[in-house]
Amino acid sequence: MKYKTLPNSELELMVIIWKANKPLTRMEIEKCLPKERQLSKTTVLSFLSRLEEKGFVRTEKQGRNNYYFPLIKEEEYQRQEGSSVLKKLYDNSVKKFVASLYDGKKLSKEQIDELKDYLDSL
Amino acid sequence: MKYKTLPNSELELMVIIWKANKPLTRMEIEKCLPKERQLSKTTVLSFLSRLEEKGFVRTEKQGRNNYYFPLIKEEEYQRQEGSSVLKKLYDNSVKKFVASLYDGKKLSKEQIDELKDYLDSL
DNA sequence: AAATATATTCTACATTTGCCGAATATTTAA
DNA sequence: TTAAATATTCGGCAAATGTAGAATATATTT
Repeated sequence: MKYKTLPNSELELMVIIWKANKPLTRMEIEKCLPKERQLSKTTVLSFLSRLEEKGFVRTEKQGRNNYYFPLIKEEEYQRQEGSSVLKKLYDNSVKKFVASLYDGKKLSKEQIDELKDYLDSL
Repeated sequence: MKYKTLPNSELELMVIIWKANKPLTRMEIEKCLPKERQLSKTTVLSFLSRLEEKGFVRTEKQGRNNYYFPLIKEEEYQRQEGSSVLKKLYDNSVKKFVASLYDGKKLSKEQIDELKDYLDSL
């Protein structure tokens, strides 16, 4: 499978749906948005229908509410985006990726250690 | 500094300019595009002017040609995009990022070793 | 069963992105 | 010094993205 990259606004909602691990209503999704990002309910609904058109979610109606179910797995999407960034910007090198963040002081010692441990465990 | 994320078409040209390590003309930039991606010259020029409007490049005219100079450093842009992806999709964890690619068989043994060596060298 | 609340669907609009032809300017060859 | 070649600038269009009001459907309260 190969899906199109989602625009930010849609991805934001998709992430909420993934993290929930259970179908959510529009209202519940809205509640998960950060305080500083209040969108009108119809805006949220439009993003959700776009996600549906694109095959990222399906809906099931309960009374007057829609429940949104993810159709694409988070892991798969992550992978695709991850490798796409690597390719577009880092010449396909994961080392360059990590080095870039490290040099920019974007990585704490904890993060580095965690990564090291992980790699050693492979 | 904090710049806006570039759309793909503009980023593609920007990367060419960065890699060149010297100012290029529109024609030279065009030549660097992959064979399967032929754009009309005016298309290339319009992406380039958008990059200019956004402050990513400046131009200098030599005769009838424009030379394009990068104004934003590749490393800075990489960092910003890198950490943005980490945040948007990987819960800010570089370990999750690497693990995701690894599980998806997107990383060769060489890449892993290279990364390990790098981390050990820190 | 009406009136009230509340949710979704439709429609719409501005801006951005992807692309390019026509018009225009500049250089070069005749 | 004019015609031919070639580069850039302008203008424009279709699709995608960000956002929301109006219209409509459905449930709830009285």
